[in-house]
Amino acid sequence: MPELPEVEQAASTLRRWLEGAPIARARAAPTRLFRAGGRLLFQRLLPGSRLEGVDRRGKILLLSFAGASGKVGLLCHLGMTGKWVHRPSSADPPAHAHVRLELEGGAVVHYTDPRLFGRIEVHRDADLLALPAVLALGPDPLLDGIDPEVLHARLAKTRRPVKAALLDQALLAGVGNIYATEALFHAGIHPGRAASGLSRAEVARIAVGIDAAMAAALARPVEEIAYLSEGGHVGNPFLVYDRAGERCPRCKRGTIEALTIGGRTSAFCGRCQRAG
DNA sequence: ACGGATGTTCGCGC
DNA sequence: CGCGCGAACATCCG
Repeated sequence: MPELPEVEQAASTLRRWLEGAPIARARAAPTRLFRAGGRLLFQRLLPGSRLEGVDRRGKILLLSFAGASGKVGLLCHLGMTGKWVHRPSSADPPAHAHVRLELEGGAVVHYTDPRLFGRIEVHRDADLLALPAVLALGPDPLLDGIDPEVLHARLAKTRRPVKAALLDQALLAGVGNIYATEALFHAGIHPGRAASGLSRAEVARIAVGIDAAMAAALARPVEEIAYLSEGGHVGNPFLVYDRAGERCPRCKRGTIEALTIGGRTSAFCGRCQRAG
């Protein structure tokens, strides 16, 4: 569930579930989610506090809790399969629930993550926005917008294919494999093109493509956004991602092809997105 | 059953 | 030193 739009929706559902509700109990299994070792602090500091707000920077969630002993900050990255889910306390925990916040009144908010690529860290609340992981991020398309001139200048400095460069969180925060793929389709640019060889106009089209793909995702109902995690009963909402072999939805003549670039699969229309 | 999957990080080689 | 690449992390699904 993890690119910018999905993380933005996670932030919004966490606000709805947690705001104002005091935490009765916080539990976490000894997994690699707490790489930095904050598991015991998580269990000790959160009970008695309540959520003050949820922030998002790229794919990183930042939760602020206020309690009797001061403010506590949580950094949460969902990795590839991380997800926050809300359940009544009477229900069985969902599969792969490793962390949970039990609320006064009975509800439980679980963090599930089968592959455990996600990450949770406990910090002082005041430190959250100054954490190295946050400072390392490039502009967030939703919070900061994309300046095409700046993006063009940054892309000019790398020798990587444009598709690989767009996945660099220091270049743009929150763009992942799906939205990079969709943005390049919008822009009509082959994913294997050298980033440094793109014109200003082409980079401007990529910026528009990122905005358009993310706006389309954010406009969908929450439960449809992470379609891959919904058991397949929601259709693929993307134009080319995961559509290799299908007809191009734009030109109706090309076929969607797949190529591995920078270790990740890229889907593109061989007719609309030429290798140049 | 084999291969690939929304992400990040580490080690290696140039 | 810095960049780019492949592997590793752990599990599920088709």
